[in-house]
Amino acid sequence: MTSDATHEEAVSLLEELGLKEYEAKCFVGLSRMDSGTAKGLSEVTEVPRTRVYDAVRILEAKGLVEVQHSSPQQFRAVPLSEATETLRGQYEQRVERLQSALQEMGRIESDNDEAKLQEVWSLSGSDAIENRAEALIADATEEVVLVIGSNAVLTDPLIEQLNSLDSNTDLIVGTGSDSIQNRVKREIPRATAFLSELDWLHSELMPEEDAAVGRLLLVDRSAMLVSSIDPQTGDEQAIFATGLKNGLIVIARRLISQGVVDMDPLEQD
Amino acid sequence: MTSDATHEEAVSLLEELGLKEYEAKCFVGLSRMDSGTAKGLSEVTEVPRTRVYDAVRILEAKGLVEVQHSSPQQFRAVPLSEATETLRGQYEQRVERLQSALQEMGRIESDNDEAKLQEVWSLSGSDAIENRAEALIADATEEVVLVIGSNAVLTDPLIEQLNSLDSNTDLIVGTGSDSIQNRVKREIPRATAFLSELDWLHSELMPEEDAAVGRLLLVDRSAMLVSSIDPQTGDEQAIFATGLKNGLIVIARRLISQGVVDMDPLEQD
DNA sequence: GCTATGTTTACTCAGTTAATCACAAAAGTG
DNA sequence: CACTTTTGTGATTAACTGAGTAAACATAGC
Repeated sequence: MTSDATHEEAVSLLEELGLKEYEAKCFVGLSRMDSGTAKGLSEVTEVPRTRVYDAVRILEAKGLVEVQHSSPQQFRAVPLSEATETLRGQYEQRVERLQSALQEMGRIESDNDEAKLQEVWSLSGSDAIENRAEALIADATEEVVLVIGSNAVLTDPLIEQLNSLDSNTDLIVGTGSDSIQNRVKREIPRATAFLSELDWLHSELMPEEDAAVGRLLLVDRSAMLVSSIDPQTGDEQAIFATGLKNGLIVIARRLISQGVVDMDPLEQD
Repeated sequence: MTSDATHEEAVSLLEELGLKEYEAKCFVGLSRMDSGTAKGLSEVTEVPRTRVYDAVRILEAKGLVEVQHSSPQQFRAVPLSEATETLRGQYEQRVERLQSALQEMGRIESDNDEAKLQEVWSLSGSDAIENRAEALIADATEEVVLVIGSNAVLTDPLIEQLNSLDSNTDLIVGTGSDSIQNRVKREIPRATAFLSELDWLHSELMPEEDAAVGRLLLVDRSAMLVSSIDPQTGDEQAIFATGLKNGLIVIARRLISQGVVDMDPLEQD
C-alpha cells in the first residue's frame, strides 16, 4: 500500500525538474513496475494510452527510460540510481555552461552615483540567504556576531565555516533557546555563546507577529543581515546592508553595544 | 563588446533551468550591471518595463536577485558564484526528495512472463548511456571488453573506474584511432589495448552511413551495449542486452572470438 | 493641483499542453 | 479465412500558460 501523496510529490518534483505532466506520470508508473506496455502503463498512470507513446519517447530521449522495440513495445524505467545520476549530470552541465556564459559577458556601467549609505537590500529563499551569509562570513577579519533563531539555520557547512574562521576573529553566537545553545557549545567550541531574548525583534521592530527570526548576522560591525521565517510557509526572507556609515548598521551596532549580546535586550531606545 | 550569442546561450540555459523568458533576460541583464531600476533594465533587456517588476519579484523569490525597496526600486543580481550555488542547491534538494519519494513507493508486479532471451533494449542520451555503462562495468567479475569509437567516450570517471577494476578481471580496450589508443595506453596502463577497424559496424551492421560508433561494451560475455553517435546532432543512442543465451550476446561473442579483438575484423560472417 | 515617473492590474493574442477521437496496421481468435 | 481485439500514429479540440500591450493607479517633485 503506497500513499498517494508520495506519488504526487514524485510527479510534481519531476515536473519541477522539467518534465511534463504525462512524462512525469509515466516515469513514476514505470518506476513502480519492472516493465510494461503502453496499455499497462496507461492503466496505472491514468495517462491516455495513445499519449503514452509520446511521453515515453521523450523520456527515452532524456535517458530516463529504456524501450524494447518489439511488438508490443516494452518500456522500462532506468534504475533509480542511474536516473538521478543522469538528471544531476545534466543539471551540472547547464549550471557550468551558464557560469562561463555569464562570466564572458561584458559589463554595462549603470549611472550609479546615489548615496549608498542608506542602502538596504532584501533577499529571499533559505538557499540564497545561506549562501549570502556564507559569503559575508568569509570576508570577516575582526568579528562575527551571529544570532540563531531557528535550528534549521545551523547547517553543517555553516558550522564547518565558523569553526575554521581565523583564530583572531572573534566569534559570538547567540541563540534563542537552550537546546540550540547546547548544540552551539558542543559543535562550535571556539564560539562565545550567549542566550538572547530574540523576542525584541518580534515585538518591537518586526511588523508582523507571526514572523520568527531566522538568523541575524553582523560581520566586522560593517555588514549585517537579518532574516525572518514565515512559520506557515517556511519561506525565509532577509534584509541586509553594508558599510560602516549605513543607517541600519549604525542601529545594529548600537543595539549590540547596548546589551543584546549580554542577554539584556533593549533597555534603551 | 560582447557576443550576442553568449547572451542568448545564457538566456536559454536559464530557461532550461526553469526560468521564463522575461525572468531569464532580466537576470542576464542584471548580471551585466552593478544594479539597475526597472527602466534601465527594460532598456537593456528589451523586456517591457511594466513586466520587469513581475519578473524581478519571481527572481527574488528564487533567491537570484536582491531588491532595494526604495523609490524607485533598485535591483541587483546576486553574485554569480552565489547564484550558481543556489541553483545547484535547489536542484540537489529536488533530486534527493525525488529519490526518497520513488523509493518509498510500492512496487506493482506486471505480468511479465515473456521469454527474455531476445530482449534488446534501447537507451538514449550520452549521460544515461554513460551511467548504464558504468553500472554494467561495476558488475564485471571476469572480463570487460570496451571499444571506444569517439574520444568523448573516454571520460575521467570511466578511466578511474577501469583502473580500479578488480585485478583478476581482464580488461581489453579497443580503439578506432592511434590517438585514442595512445591515450588509453597512457591513462589505463592495466588495459590490454588493441586497434580495431570499427568500420565493420558502419558498413555491415549499421543501417545508416552517417552514424559513428560511440562505444561498444561487453561484460563477462553476458551483457553488451553498443552505441552510435549522430555526427550532426551529437546525440548518442545505445542498444544493449543481457543474458548468456540472448541472441545479440551470442552474436557478439562470436564476433569477438573470431577476431575483432585481434584487430582482424569480420573474416567470416 | 499638475505633471512626470514609477508600479500595478487587466486584457489580448499566440503557442503549448492536456485530452479526445478517428483510423491504419498488426496480432490474436474462432 | 473472416472477424475481433490490440497496438500504434496522426489529427483535432479544449484548456492553459506565457508573451506582449494597454490602461489604471500611485507617488514624488514642481
